[in-house]
Amino acid sequence: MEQKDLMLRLMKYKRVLLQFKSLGLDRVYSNNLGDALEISAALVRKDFSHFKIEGNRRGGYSINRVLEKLNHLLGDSGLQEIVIVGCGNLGKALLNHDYIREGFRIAAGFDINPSQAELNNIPLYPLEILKPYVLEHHIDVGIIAVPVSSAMQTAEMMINCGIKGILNFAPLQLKSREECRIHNVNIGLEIENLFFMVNQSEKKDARSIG
Amino acid sequence: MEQKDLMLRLMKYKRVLLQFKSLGLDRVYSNNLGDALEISAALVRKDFSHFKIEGNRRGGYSINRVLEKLNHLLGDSGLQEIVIVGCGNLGKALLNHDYIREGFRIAAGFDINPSQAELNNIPLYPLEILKPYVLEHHIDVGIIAVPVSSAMQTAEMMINCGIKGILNFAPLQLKSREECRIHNVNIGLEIENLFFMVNQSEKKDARSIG
DNA sequence: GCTTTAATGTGATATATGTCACAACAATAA
DNA sequence: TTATTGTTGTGACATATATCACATTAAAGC
Repeated sequence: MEQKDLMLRLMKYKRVLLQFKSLGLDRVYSNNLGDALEISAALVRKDFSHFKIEGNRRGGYSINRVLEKLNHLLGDSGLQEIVIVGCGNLGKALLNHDYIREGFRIAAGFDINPSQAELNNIPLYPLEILKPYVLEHHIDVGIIAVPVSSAMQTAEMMINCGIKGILNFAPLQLKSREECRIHNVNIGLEIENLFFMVNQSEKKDARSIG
Repeated sequence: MEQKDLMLRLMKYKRVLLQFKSLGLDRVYSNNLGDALEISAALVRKDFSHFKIEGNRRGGYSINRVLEKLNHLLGDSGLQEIVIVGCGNLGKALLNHDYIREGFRIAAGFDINPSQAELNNIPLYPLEILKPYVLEHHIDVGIIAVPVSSAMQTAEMMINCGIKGILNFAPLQLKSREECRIHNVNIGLEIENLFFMVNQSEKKDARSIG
């Protein structure tokens, strides 16, 4: 599992800390963060100590100091831009959401045949323009929101354009390659997984009653 | 990490095997599956051996036999039904997709104010009806596709209706409880994570050149 | 039947990951 | 100043997870 989980945790720390900060706090304890992420306080401290993020033996951690360190560790590369390929319902849903505060912005949407010129102030272009656009705007990351049937060739095309990271919502497992990291969000799998968990705990309940 | 990863792997095995089967194959080797899931062949064998799924020392595993065992392990509980709360763009995107072959079906959509009576042959109801509907149809799992602002109270309401598993698409971390398991799909986090990975490997490239 | 080949099955091992328990310490109160 | 309290920081430990290496074995070829 490499240290992917660690990095994900660091990002979660960041989000929670930003939330705390916006609530007016300026210090946290390891157990606050532990509660928020549903992990142990000790692990929070281990993580921080590993990256030389220091706290005060009595007063916990300074939120600002931790955020500084986290931003440094996580890149802190300003506002990044991404594109969305596929502007059906899912694409539209994504286009309608404002991700600015999450550190990135949807620069444009692409579709074989865009039904409109823009949405939520984001321009929609035909697919043919993807390559020049990506090159000109130095886009590194994109989202696949097309039907399964065209997902594979869409991925191919995006990689061909020089995109280096893809978030894929089509229900098939696209494989990462050297030149492009692909993360798959498989809704079906998630639901199946939930059913499994739920059935599990039902069985457990039944057992403890009987 | 409990053995959640293991179960996820089992589900992935199942999906890949179904795909292989639909391609006309009837046997696989551990390394086929390893490649497909991007894990080692040894791990595939360990997993199978752990659940007493046996293969043939020369000819690999019989797809049908493995699928039988997997179905048994994973519940194989027929076609399950779920509901979607929130019928905006995201909700509509989900409603438009056919999940039958993934083992479940969207029984109904709910919204404060549904814009239409049905979509893709799935009825849309006002939120007030959620509870009686869930009770009558014995719904165990639901999807949250509402805006952040109302996500928390939506979750509360769903749990109140007796729903035991939630897949949450709103960009905030909802916590699982004893009576309801919640999985969060945080698109922002995923994108941030991708940027991190991409930047990482760019740095690595630069280093190896310089 | 014997040999070769190509796969499984698994014990030994490495590594990663998280928990526990407690010493070290800063702040506060007495 | 001293005692007390509550939190960090971390070594020791436990556990989970995955890899390696290879003995074992079924099939195919000769």
